[in-house]
Parts: sequence; C-alpha cells; structure tokens
Amino acid sequence: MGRPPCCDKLGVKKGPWTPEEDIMLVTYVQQHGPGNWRQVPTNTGLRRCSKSCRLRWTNYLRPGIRRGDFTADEEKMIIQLQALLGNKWAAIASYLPERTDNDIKNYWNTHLKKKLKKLQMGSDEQDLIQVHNNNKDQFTSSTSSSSSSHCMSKGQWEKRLQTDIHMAKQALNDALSVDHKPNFFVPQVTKPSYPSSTDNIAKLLKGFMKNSPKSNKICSKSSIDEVNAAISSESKISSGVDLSEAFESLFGFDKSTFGSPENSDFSQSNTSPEGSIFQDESKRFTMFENWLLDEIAGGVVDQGKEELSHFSFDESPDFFDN
DNA sequence: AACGCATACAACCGCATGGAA
DNA sequence: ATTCCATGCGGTTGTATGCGT
Repeated sequence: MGRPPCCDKLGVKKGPWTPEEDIMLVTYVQQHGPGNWRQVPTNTGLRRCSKSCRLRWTNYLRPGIRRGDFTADEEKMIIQLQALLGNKWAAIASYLPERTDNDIKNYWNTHLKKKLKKLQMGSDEQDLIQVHNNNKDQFTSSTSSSSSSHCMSKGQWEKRLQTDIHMAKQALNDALSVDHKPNFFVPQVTKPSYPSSTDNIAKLLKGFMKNSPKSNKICSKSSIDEVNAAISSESKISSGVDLSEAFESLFGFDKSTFGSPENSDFSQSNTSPEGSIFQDESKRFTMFENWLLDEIAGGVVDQGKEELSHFSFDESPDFFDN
C-alpha cells in the first residue's frame, strides 16, 4: 500500500527554522504538550511539515538539551556505547539524557569516528581504542552470529550465544563504569536539571542577533525586531537583560516548572522514550537488560534470556567500581 | 580580499514499528 | 487479519562557517 506523504509538499517550508517559528512551536507545545504533531502545523500556522516540527522540538527546542562541546567523559561514554550497541543512537542518547540522538550521531560522524581512526594509526589513548575494539568485536560477533546463525548447528549457536551473553555483560560493565559512578544518568541537583527551552531559544536568539548580518539570510531584520518587540513589550526589558528571562516573562512559564520532571507534559519529552525511567536507576538497568536481551537473543532463545535475566546488578556491589 | 576546500551540524528523507480502528 | 496513522530511528544531504592559500 502506498503511504501518502506526511505532509503536502506544496507550501511546506523547508530549511533552517527562524526564531519566530521556534517561538510559535514552543508556545504551542507549552500550551498543548508535545505530541499530536500532525495538528501542530494547522494549529500554529507554521508552514512546516509535522515531522519537521517534531524533529525541531526533540532535537533543538525541548527542555533538557545541552548543546556545545562534549566533555571527555561523554566522549568516552559514546565511544564505549557505540562499540557496545552499534549505531543505536537513540539507545546511546538515553544514557546521555542531555544530548539528543542526532547530536550524538553528528558528533560521532564528525569527531569521534575520525578521532578513533586517527588513534588507531597508533598513538595515545590506547585504552580507549582497546575498549572500543573489544566491545565492537564482542558485539559484532554477537550480531554476526545472529545473522549467520543459519550456518551453525543449534548447539553451536546456543553455545555461542551464551558466550556472547557473557561477553555482553562484561562489555556492559565496561561501558557503564566509565566514570566511577554513573552520574550522567542522574540529573544534577545543584543546577537546573532541565534548562528550559526558553533558554534554548534565548541562546538561539543571542547567537542570532550576534550574527545578525549573516542571519539575515534566514530571517529578516524586521522579524528580529518583531521578536524583540514582543519580548520588550511583554517584559519591558532593556537591552542587556538576559533573554531567557524575557522569554519567561513573555510566555509566562517558569524554568523550574517548565523543565521540571514533575511536569507531566514535558517529562515525557525530557529524554528519549526510555529516558524517563532513568530517574530510577534500578529500573533503568532492568530496561537496559531487557533491551540488551532483545538485541542479542532477538526474542528467540529463551535459554539465554533466562540466563542473563538472572544476572542482577545488585549481585555485583563493585559493579561500578574501577 | 577573494576563493576554494573542509568541517560541523541542522534538517530532511525513507523505512520501521506499534497501536488503533 | 488487515489497514491506516503517528511516531521513532538511522542514514544522508544541504548549507553555514572556518580556515588555509
């Protein structure tokens, strides 16, 4: 059956989003919550495909996104998880709640892949490469064994699977013990856990105005003025005042409530679908175990599943100790 | 200053998946 | 069981920006 396009190609705008569009989208989502994306273009007047709206929200505007340079720990985490999980960017992103899968994917493709390649030529950080290669070998053998399972006898396959499961445990251990304690998973208490999208837009606008001559390509001067006018008329701010405050004032939502995990409308969008459960680490690991099981066992070999399901992170008190 | 090339990243596209009708 | 739809995901592309010549 042929599927109709997600949106009418005619009259649908493409390309970079303007600050006005961002504001419209954020305002809408703030009022209605994320989801029902099909309604967004019609309800907001945005001449964008629903998919584009969703992507813009999830990859750029939603609360809790951290942009900018990746830390060394994040980098290491990504390398290990990529080796462990492959290009499952969403799964990897679920372990870096402040990063989007798209960001991680881009970072991998532009920085890390190159970096690893370079390092593999032979230089420092051998441990990183080692871990990556080990994990990769372990898992590629897992997956390849899955794909080539038809060539093996059942006994061989099951034996191989058991080995793979064991290796997966080790790899998982390696991957999750990057930084002594997995504090990536737990939002910092001392700072706002989920910077609001007002912040994101504020940053956007700051950069936007800073580079206004170039930005005029994607947004006219008058539109900037409109945005600024909207901000100043609402909050009567003068230039130099933090724009995020202006946005808070404009939209009438507060950082803490907007980005709060308690806010049901947004908690679901704070992380990727699996992300929300990571507030509870035990649940997170159960989730990960299940996911891992599904991946390696493909839901076919219950024996392996049973074996791995018996493994408990609680059984290994030193699991996160290096 | 101008040009060309390289890089980074936002956005798009197409397919997969799961749930509802 | 089938179809349809919304959403998620990963690969790819387009373009702005940086940098060297």
